[in-house]
Parts: sequence; C-alpha cells; structure tokens
Amino acid sequence: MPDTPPPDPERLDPEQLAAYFALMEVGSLLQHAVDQQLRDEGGLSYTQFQILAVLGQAPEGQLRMTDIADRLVHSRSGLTYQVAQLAKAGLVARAPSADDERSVNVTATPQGKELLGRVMPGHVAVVRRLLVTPLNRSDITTLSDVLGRVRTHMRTTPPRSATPGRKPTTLRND
Amino acid sequence: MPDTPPPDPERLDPEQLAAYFALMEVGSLLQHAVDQQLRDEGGLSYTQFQILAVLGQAPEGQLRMTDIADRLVHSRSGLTYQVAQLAKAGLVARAPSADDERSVNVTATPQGKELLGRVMPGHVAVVRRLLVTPLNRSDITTLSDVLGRVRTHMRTTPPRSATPGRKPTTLRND
DNA sequence: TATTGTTATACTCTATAACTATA
DNA sequence: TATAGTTATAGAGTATAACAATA
Repeated sequence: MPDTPPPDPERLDPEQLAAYFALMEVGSLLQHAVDQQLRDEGGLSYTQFQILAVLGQAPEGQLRMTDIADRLVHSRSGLTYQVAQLAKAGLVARAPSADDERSVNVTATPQGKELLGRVMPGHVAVVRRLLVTPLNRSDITTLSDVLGRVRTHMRTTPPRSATPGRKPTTLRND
Repeated sequence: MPDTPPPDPERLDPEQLAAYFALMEVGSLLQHAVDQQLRDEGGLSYTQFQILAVLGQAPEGQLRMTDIADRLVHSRSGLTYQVAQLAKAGLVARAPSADDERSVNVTATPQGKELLGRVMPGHVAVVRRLLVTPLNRSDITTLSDVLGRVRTHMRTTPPRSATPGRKPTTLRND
C-alpha cells in the first residue's frame, strides 16, 4: 500500500513548504516591526539593539569584538561599523584588552544601559502583541522547543563548504 | 501558594523569550543561507527571487505592481527598483494594463522562468538541509500550524496606528 | 603563520518626498 | 480627490580586500 510517495529531494511537500513560508514571513514581519519600534523609540537598528542586549547579558558586562561578531553579525567589518556607530552615540566604550593586546573589549556605557532599559518595554510590547498574544502557553513551549532544535542543528551544520563532489578548479587544468 | 506570578506586561517569561529569540535567530540564519544560495547560483537577491516566485504562482502569470508590493516589499519605490533590476536582466517584462491605464502588469519572461527553475533545486536543498532535516513530520505540521496562526494574526493586527489614547491633534479644536 | 581588528571602497537596498498620469 | 507608479535623492548597512599589530 504505497500511499506515501518516496521523498523527492528535489521537492518539499506542502506541509514543509507551508512551514518554511510561514517561518520566513513571520520572521520578516516581526523583524520589521521590532526594528521600527527600536528606531522610533531609541534611534537604534535591530543590530545595534542586539549588540547592547548581548553586552547586557555578558557575565563581565563586556565582550571582545570577535565574541560579538560570532553571535550576531556576519562580517567583522560590519561589526566594526556598528560598534563605531554605538560608540559615536556614547552607548558603548571600547578598551584594549589587558591580556591580549590584539583584542578590544566593548562595554555598554551608563547611557547605553539606560537606553536599553528605556527601549525594552516597547520592544517587549511589540513581541507580545504580534507573537505572544495569538498563542497559548503550550504553543509557546512547542515553538521554542522545535525552533530551538532547528537552531542547534543550524549552528552545528557546516555552513556551505564541505560540499562533496565539488572539484575546486580541477577540471582540465585551466 | 502563588506559584504563577501575574503576567507582567512589561516582561516576557523565559519560555516566551526563548520562543522569540529562537524564531528571530532561525529566521535570520535561514534567510541568510537562502539569500547566499540564490546569489551564488542565480545572481538573485531573496526579494528578487520572491518576485519571480510570486509571478510564477499568479493565476494569469502576471500581477500588478501594487499586488506584488502588498505581498512582498514594504515601499512602492523599493518594488519599482527591484522590478527594474529584474527587467534589466531580462527576467520580467512590464506592460501597461488594458483596463486601467495607471496599472503596470508584470510577467516573468521565459528567461525568468528558466532561471527560477534552475535555482529552485538548490533553494529547496538549503531549506531541507537547514530546516526540514532536524524535524520530524509532526514537528513540521505543528510548526506550520502555530506559525500560520501567528501570520494570520499579524496580517490582521493593525500595524502600529490605532494606538488607543492617542489624540490625533484633537486637543482643543485645532 | 594565525588571529584580532580596522580601513577603504564599492555596492545593494530601502525609504521619503515630489511628481505624473489616470480613475 | 484618490490611486498607480516612477524618479530623485539620500542614508544605512554590508561585504571584500588590503592592511597593521599582536600571539
């Protein structure tokens, strides 16, 4: 009784597609909404907000550039730019590391912490209004469980290299 | 024995926060991955890919600028820019509408359809590798169900206006 | 030699405002 | 007047490559 066709690696079945589309759309809309709120109420981009937030959670209240980049931004120069913006606004301070002269320690200034605190309520309100409201407690738990697993998998999976059968300039000799 | 503190609208409990963070991170990583794949294999941004995809799904194979903008991009001028890019690459064609002289009908050219078809397998592969693989069928169903509800709610919820207690220049008589 | 970080540069994308033309 | 769309413009963000300095 072959009622489940063999999984074609070239396609996604309707359920998988629906999950993918819903994820992308919800992520995009939520991102857009919080970005807007952060700009309106704090003059912060979402990336800048994330940097401040990550610094706030850091044990010593400080992180090296590399540490921040690994968690948030995709290129180093991009992080340098964003941290420079934050520093220009007096929201973070940079100091050379004591034990490794190459490193730069970034900390949130009092103004940075103050701004973060001032912006959080509105931020939370947006997340609550858009994401939390339509879900019950069980939905939330499920969502964080399932997406948590996906996140772990994504972090583990090699980005894009290691593609087997990929000869790097090895056809002929050109 | 009050073990459930009253829900503070100023905060999100750990489960809610976890769901929010997981959603944002997974959405961001997945977006980044597919964007990369589309650029590498088709020279398309994710937005451009979406435009082609939406045109492909359209009943007549054509949509007005407004129709596309409503589904995808956030500003009209942004859409004009993106469609212009696609047209410049010969992937879409624009034609004035017959029944409404103001409207512009956009269609995918044969090259556009060809490119879309050529890019889809890799696209699907990324989604499968990052999102589908770590989940079982039940997870997928749940995910699309829960996120589908969130999406519906987001589309319904007024963006940001209609803030109650917001007097639109109605103090005094102005 | 590998790692940390910055700089220079160029490019993509987005949004706002002003504008044209049609309904 | 309202709607559909474009243009001009300006700004934010990102990545790549070259670079300097330290481990």
